[in-house]
Amino acid sequence: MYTFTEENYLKAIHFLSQGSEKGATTNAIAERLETKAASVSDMLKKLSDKDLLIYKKYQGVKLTAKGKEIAIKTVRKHRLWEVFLVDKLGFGWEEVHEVAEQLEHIQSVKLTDRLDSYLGNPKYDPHGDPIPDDAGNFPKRTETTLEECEINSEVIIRGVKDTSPEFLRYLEKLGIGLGAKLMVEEKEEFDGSMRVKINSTSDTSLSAAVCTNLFVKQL
Amino acid sequence: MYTFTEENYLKAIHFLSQGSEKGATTNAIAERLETKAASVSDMLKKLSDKDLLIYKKYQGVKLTAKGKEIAIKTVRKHRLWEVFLVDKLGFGWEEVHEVAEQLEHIQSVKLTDRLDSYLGNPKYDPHGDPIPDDAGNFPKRTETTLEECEINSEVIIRGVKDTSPEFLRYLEKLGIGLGAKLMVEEKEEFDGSMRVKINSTSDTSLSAAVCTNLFVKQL
DNA sequence: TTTAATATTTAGGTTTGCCTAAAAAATAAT
DNA sequence: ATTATTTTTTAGGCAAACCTAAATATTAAA
Ligand SMILES: [Mn+2]
Ligand SMILES: [Mn+2]
Ligand SMILES: [Mn+2]
Ligand SMILES: [Mn+2]
Repeated sequence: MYTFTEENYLKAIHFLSQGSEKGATTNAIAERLETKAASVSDMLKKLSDKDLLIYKKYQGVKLTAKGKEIAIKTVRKHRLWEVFLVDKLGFGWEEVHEVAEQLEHIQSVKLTDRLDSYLGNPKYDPHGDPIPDDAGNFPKRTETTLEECEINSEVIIRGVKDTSPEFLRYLEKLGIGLGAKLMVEEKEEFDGSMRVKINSTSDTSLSAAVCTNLFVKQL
Repeated sequence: MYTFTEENYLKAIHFLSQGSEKGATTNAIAERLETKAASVSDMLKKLSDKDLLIYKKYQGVKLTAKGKEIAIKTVRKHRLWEVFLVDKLGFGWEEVHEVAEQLEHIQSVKLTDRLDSYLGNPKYDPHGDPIPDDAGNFPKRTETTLEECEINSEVIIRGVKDTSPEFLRYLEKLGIGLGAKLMVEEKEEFDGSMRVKINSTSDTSLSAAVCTNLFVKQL
């Protein structure tokens, strides 16, 4: 029905529109898809002709209902496959994104739905991102990052904002995964770093770059 | 590494070269891939430039070692995914081919190998076709078809030559699946049809079209 | 407000994979 | 051995998705 490229564009635009009212800009889309702005302009025209998004020159773009639906279905598939790779095939959470980028384009509603129930209808993917159900509904994240937490607060890791293999491997090395318990012991004004106790054992300093990319739930 | 199209061409040529010494012809490839002969000529030139096959104008084509390797790896993925869909997700054997045609192009050696062991290193796919191991080795079929069997011989269904949904659904209706036991009771010279007893119960007449498409093992 | 910087679009071109129509080669029939 | 038929290739073109370079809009700075 839709090409890989179209689905990737819609997914990128959906992501970039989260929160912001103005929609996604050409440059932002180009950067996210690792392509050039000129190519994006081309594609926006085509997607607009297919009524998947609203495009007025020099303004940003916003997805139509149809465009949004396709984007969310693709996200659903992506995250379900990530769960499959981790839960069933024993992949690490830093290895799954690349493969899921391919698997998310497989077209078979039956496959997606069967996979969903085979996995036990998971609500979150290995990075803590919510998985849309077959109707496209899924919860908005409670966007608290570790950075925002006060001294002496205890938190549970619920997700990662940056899902790059580099970041995930570093977290692995620190012993920080989904569900890990963190105790904020000190906040350094100078560089935004935080001293935390991980799972009641090791004591570590986390840079601001790390703290801003960890979603947590206050205990 | 290789495009979907390239993999599909190599797979088709590999299939068409089974048995025949002369390699695959342009028209045969076009028919199998549901494309036009002119397009095939185009592509053969490109694949030849990439040393994936040997192409001399107006002669047929034969895969090089490299081309054969890619073809077999694609077949391996295709058949493993078919097993996954049937064994784990409960698909019918007539539904899996179409989806496997997409999944076979996912590029991740780790995924393929993990899937293989997750499935218990199956030797045959849901249609009885042998699955290449990770080195590309797999047994040649013992190509006995039901048609060749004598009266009073007892056989076990081991595979299907035609894997179209139409044929598979018809077999399903007849109660014939992999492992079914057939007893040849009569052979009709006139139209090549055979009267058989299926699993020691029902008595049915199978047309020649059915008999030539069933691989069996003599008991 | 005029100028400078940045963002976006247009123009023109490439590659991949496909098509139809026409030419050429190979094979079959007379 | 010609002639007819079939198979295959070539020629010319098209759509998707990308590119660079140049033009135009928008936004920020002076
Ligand atoms: Mn991912
Ligand atoms: Mn994820
Ligand atoms: Mn198949
Ligand atoms: Mn099969």
